[in-house]
Amino acid sequence: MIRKPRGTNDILPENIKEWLFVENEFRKICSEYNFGEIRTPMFEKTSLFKRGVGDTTDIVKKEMYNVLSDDALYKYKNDKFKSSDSFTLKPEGTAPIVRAFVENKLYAEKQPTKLFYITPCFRHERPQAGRLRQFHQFGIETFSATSATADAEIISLADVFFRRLGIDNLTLKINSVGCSKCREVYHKELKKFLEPKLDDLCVTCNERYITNPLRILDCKNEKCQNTIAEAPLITDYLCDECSAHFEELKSALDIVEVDYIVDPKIVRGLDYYTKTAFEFISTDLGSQATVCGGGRYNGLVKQVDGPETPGVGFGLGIERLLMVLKARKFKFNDEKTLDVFIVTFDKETKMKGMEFVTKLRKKGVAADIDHLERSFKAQFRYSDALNSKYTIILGSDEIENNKISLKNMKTGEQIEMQMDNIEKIIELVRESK
RNA sequence: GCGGUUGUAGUCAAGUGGUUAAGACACAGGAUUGUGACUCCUGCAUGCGUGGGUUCAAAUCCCAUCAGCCGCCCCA
Repeated sequence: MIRKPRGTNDILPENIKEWLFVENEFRKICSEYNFGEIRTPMFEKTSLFKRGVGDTTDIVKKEMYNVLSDDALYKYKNDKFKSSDSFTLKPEGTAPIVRAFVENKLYAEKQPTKLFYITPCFRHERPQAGRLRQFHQFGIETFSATSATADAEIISLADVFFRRLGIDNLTLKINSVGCSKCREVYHKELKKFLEPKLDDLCVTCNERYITNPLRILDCKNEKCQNTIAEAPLITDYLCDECSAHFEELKSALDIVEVDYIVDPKIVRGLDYYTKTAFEFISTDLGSQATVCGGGRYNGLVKQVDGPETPGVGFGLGIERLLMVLKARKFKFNDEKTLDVFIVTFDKETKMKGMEFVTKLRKKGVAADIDHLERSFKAQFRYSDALNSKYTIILGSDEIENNKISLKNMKTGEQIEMQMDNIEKIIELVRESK
């Protein structure tokens, strides 16, 4: 048997309603917050992510699905291969949106540009519950707004979205990771603090000391946590501008009535974040606890060859969202979908049934008929199993009299009526909705 | 990428070296000729994730491999 690739999922008809539901809710709220939908390709030039997400990040270093383009293969033969000639299945949503913003010169339109997207993402990781190789994200991005009210707006959107779905047990953690200026100062201070304590830190933290000292702050190792308890915090080293922005954000969140806790230790794994960083954490999810994460990225547009333009956004994991909803026993609408099922007896009545079912469908009635040569009784049982509102019996008696028998499956009431009285059926179906 | 753990039908499972692989749910058919739900009856794994090996004998032991789950790493 050929199996699906590891870490991917089929979404079957019985689950699709959950997806459609959250997608619709997300589209709705984005429209209310005045964000417009954007769709970008499933793959991009590899160089976009190397430059946008950051060459040193885990995502770029070891989790991307790269594929050589035809052009690259040709050039490779001619010994002219460049990394920009390979493609990568998008590992995250923001860099492609930024690319589209720049390439389509959206910065020249009225500002700010407020975009949202729904997209699959691909990362080559070891799968776990809540962590897949193909997963799906909702995301939004606001470009050209420097004000912290823009940060508060997207956080509010996520907050209201969750609450509408009845999720009120998430923790919102916010932090400011500063700009390149204050980060540089902070890095030095942090390294100075950690240097004499390296022996007390775990192996990975010692590696992180060299590659990305910020990450040591959210190590889960207890010994490391004790060691760094007194470590300097980024929030104490923010420059005036970043500090003012962070204060503005907190006031704005208070105004829009979003609860948060400041956690100076949250760090984001993508290089492009500046100033605001935040995540919504769930306790229903095990170790993959972040349902939604995002922040500000004031240098990214420039980094991707656009004009210097600030941005803020978030990514929201759809699979994780659905896991939370299931953990909270969320009731998805399970309305009857079939209005009418038609029961027939033999070749002749079946053909008449086909004619009739098509007439109903043309009028917008959800109708179906047996294709498995089932017995009369089995057809009835099937109609019941489908949860159909009405069952129509079409036998030789009915055909002879140009009539049908129509049974209401809920009340058991059965009536006879003229076969061409489709309008009456439509009326009955509408009534029972 | 690292460590741990699990893998018997569509689903949940019993079986831990011996002959025909329990049971439940689901599914399909039937209970006197054209009426569903309840009830009753019948059917449904030459097969135990896959491939090797040990043995007279393997779902059971060993090795490899694949997949799921948990933790780490990382992140949505």
